[in-house]
Amino acid sequence: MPELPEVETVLRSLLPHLPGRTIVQARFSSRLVLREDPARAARALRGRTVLALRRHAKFLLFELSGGMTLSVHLGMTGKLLWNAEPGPYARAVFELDQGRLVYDDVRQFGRIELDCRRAEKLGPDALGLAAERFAELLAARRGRIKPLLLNQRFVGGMGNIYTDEALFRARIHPLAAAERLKRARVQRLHEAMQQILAEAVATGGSSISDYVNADGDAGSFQINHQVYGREGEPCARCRARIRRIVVAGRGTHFCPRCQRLPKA
DNA sequence: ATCTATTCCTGGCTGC
DNA sequence: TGCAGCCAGGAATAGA
Repeated sequence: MPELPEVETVLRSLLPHLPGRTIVQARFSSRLVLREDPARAARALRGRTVLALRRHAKFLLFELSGGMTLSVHLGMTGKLLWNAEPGPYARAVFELDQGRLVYDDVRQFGRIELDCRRAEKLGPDALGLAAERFAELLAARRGRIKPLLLNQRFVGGMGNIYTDEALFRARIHPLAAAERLKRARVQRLHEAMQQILAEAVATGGSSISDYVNADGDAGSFQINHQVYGREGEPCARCRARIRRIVVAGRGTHFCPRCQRLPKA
């Protein structure tokens, strides 16, 4: 499941190929991924050059000539593959003057849009977010910390895996009340998030199911997961068994001994 | 504002 | 081996 580090890895793998390339033809075959008239979208894209490529939260943003921004969200199983042969789950194919970009997505939770309106509604990018800014944003919110970290309007880019890993590293219970976190804990959480995200980017992200970058390479950060997907295994820090509960509808993994819920 | 439940989707599991 | 049923979850949405 692509979160910030995976999207960043895809971005980096596309940077050597895309900027400067011109879209010769675009084809769309999923009304779920592209929720507008595919022929109209193809016409709007034809002839445009990719000027720049950037990321905000989990969105990849293609800045095109003529002032258009194409946004891609990979959802759960989306992949952008460079010079790949379109397979059975290819939902969009962009033929360029040199090369081809294939958007592949089994479950079709991903989205391709011809603007960046959705990305602009989000909070600041989690990677590189200043500690003071994080503390300010947090101070303005109430509620449990895990759903808050997953809320893209609060901070953009955290997903289920890295939220669980960051909370473990900061030794904060996923159900802890955000407004009751002491300054030192907020600081620790911020530091844990930055460390986790940076380490995951450095190792090409986590390949849980079949995530790969644009060149088809898997990431390796999953071997560093301390809690995610490790229910019942001993905690790396204290040997207590990792627990799994459901929070906000998501599988949530934590160490019941290291991550204590402060009593109300 | 925050919460839960529901919806979207399908490969890969589990269990019989 | 076959198959039904369930699971995973990012984000939008509805309703409490």
